[in-house]
Amino acid sequence: MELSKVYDARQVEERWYARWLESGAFGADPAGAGAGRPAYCITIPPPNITGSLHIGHALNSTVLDILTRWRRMAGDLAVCVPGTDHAGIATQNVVEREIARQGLTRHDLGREAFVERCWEWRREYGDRIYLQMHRLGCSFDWSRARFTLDASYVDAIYHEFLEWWRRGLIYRGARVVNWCPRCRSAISDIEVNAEERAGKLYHFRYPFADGSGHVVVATTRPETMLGDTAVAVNPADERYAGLVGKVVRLPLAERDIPLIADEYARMDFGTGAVKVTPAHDLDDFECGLRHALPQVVVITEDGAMAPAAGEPYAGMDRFAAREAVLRDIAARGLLERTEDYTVKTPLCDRCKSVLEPLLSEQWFVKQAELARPAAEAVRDGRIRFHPERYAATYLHWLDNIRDWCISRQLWWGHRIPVWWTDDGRYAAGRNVDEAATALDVDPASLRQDADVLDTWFSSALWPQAVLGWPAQTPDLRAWYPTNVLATAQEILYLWVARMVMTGLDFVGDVPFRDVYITPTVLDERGERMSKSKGNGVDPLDMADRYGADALRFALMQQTGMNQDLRFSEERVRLAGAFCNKLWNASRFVLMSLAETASRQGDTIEWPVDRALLTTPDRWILSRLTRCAEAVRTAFESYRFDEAARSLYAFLWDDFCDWYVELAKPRLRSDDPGEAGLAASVLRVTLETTLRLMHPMMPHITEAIWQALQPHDEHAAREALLMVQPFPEPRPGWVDPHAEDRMALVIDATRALRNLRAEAGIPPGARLRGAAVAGVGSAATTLSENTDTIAHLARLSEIGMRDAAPTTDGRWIGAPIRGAEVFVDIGDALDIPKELERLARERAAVERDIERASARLGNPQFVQRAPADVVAKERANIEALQGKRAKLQTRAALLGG
RNA sequence: GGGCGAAUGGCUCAGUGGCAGAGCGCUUCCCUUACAAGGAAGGGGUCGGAGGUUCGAAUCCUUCUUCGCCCACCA
Repeated sequence: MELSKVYDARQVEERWYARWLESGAFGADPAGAGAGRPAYCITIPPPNITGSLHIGHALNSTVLDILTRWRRMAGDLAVCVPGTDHAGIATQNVVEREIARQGLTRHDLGREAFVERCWEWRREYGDRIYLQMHRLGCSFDWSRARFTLDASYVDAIYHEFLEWWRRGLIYRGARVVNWCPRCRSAISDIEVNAEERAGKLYHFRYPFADGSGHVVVATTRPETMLGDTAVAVNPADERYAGLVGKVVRLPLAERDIPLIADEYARMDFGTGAVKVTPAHDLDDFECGLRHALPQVVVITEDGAMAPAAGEPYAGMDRFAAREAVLRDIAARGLLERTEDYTVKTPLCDRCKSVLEPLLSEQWFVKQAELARPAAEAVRDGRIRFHPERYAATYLHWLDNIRDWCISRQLWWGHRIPVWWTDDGRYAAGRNVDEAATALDVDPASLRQDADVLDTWFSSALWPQAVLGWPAQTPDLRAWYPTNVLATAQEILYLWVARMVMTGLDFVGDVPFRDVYITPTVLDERGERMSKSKGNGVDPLDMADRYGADALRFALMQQTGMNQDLRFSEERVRLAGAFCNKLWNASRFVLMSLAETASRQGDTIEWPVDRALLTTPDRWILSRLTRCAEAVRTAFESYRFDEAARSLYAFLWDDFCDWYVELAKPRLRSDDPGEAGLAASVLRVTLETTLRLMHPMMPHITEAIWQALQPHDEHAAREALLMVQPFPEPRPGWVDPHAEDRMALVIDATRALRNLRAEAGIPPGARLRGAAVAGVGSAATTLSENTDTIAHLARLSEIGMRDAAPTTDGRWIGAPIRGAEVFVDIGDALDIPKELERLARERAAVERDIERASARLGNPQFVQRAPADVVAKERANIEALQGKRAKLQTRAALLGG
């Protein structure tokens, strides 16, 4: 079958993806495990149902697909399980935005109707990201796709909640939590992004109640002063030695509050006195507990001032109240001073609103007991991070972990399975009846907790839950622990650490053995991509313009152990050129196979007798073997950039630039055996290369592979490249001798091309005497390859000489290692110019000789450097001296 | 305030102790029947600064500068 002249990525990609899907080759049967086939499993980081594929997904999916395709070809029972996440806040936000266009809020709809709207969203858009992954060529097992609100998944979450509940790990507590007034929900500590903003630090005078003066406190959030219930100073602070215990008259609120001593107050900041607002600051909250201070809530859940703020502030927006408080304090002459100050402003990770620390009742999970084993698994190497440095980050977090706030005041998500009585008692259960039994009340009298669970509470179970846990399914038995988790560093804590906790705690083993942290994709200027900046790159657009394989390859060229990666469209274009190169090289091979077959009726079958192979044959097979080794090593160590580099260099430089060119005259040879042999080596090299490249560039390699097969186009599953064996190590193909010989041929060719270019000789010009000369093994190698060199150097013919010409000056020449090349350019020789060139070259050689002899002249070097390094240097200087001698002889001959 | 990255030719990046590499861009030549998304030949870097270790440093150590990321309860 023939390949079209122009490589049409889109058509090829659509066609072969459809064929793969049809073949069922993405799936795997767990029954195959244990029968000598190692199991290999990856679960994808489930994208939000709100999202469409962005460039980060494209990179991640490509990595997962490469690993899966590689292990599948290597013979593992490999499967990559996809899925999506309900993404509580994110989804609720988009649905709220959608209904807002009809002028509705979620409260207008009511909880049930609103949740139904979310489900509608999920049904409509929830799987669209799968189709986008299809476009990239992902060989995920779509039949196993899971969603975090699937009935069976909900089962897993109840199991998790109730088990932790039973063990007393889940508790309810009043805490100051980070509250998003826009989302109207608590969020966990790690969903907070602090941003430094220019702000002010205000110094207020708080008068003593007895009129004996005042104390000065500083604040960046003046409106919170309405909730102050104390002023604290450090007990060691001599400035306040006699003042502790005095009563302060809180301005505006006109409440009396105590001046207390607490080590939390820092002596080196401001005046050393700090206002304490237990309901609106985490530290103040803890300080308040120590001193049994009242907690006055002055800001509500929607960011307005609460009734306790008093008139005229109650009901004002928090930022308006800030201005009002400032004005009123200043009016009373209590504003001592205002200074510019960089304020660390906590922002909501989801909606970027300024968060408000707020006192509220939430559900928490105790972390200490769960964190310890999760840290241990990394310390003892059961889980390995790639790059390794992330292990330290992970451990640092786990070693300093705080309890996890798991309740969210949202409607979309897993509702917390706790039921309340009217008088404030509660119990957890799989359903209301279980809770009623536990509380010994009538189920009809119970109300379910209004909150839902943090999204990460469900994704924490991902690897085991998608494999069927808590049921002991064949999938779970075959594929747990999974092999690799590949994800972005931003969810290292949010997700990765939590999965390790639940895996160890519930399944009794780590959820994955390797964690590969992918680089963050930045835009061309090195800035983070974001919707608001509008600098995002649409991977589907890239795939449509340059091909999915080109996008994959371009991304992988930059995906190593880096922290981030600058996306470059130019690279994608160039990867497209690489695809084109592969396509055309393959067309050449196909054409050659067809021609040799027609001439001799049959192509020489592989394997052929190694003794028949020429130096270039052995060379290309040797290079191919080294490339295969490099690719395998690269995949094993998540160095996709190295794999890409090796493949690129092998295909383009070794195969196309040298081997194919070397093969051309042989294919035209009068000896059909010679032509058949060359065609056969071309074929086996290309086939092996295709198998090596397939995980990275699946579509184009499959298309070419199929074209190489002598069958009709309705390929059976077994005939697909995607299930062919990945190239095995073949130490027998490595041939250093052939590589040496080819290196000499290449050197000679390059030197001749260079001479030709410098002398301005047109290609193919009939020259009376292009020649090579050499001694010893070089002479043998060169003499066996004069035709080859002539062809490569585009010279009509090349002679072999014993030595440099000594009588006729109309030659130009260049020394190469152990040999010399010449071109007779007759009268065209410009002697002064040639002498100049020789002098230039000689100067360069002299410089090298000088450097080398300086080294060898250093007794320390000779004494202490390893013997092979010294020997190499000696050989080097000898070669250089030989080169110098030849240059001198040439110059002398020309009268220089 | 801590921790971690990055700094290599005009650009984007490889390179973990032994003579500085690739791709793109640039210069010159070539549409040679696989490929002009191509081929050939070139030019181009005192490897961010300063110290140190070593026979030898882009590479190891110290320190500084610039940029980025993560973490942290300092009004």
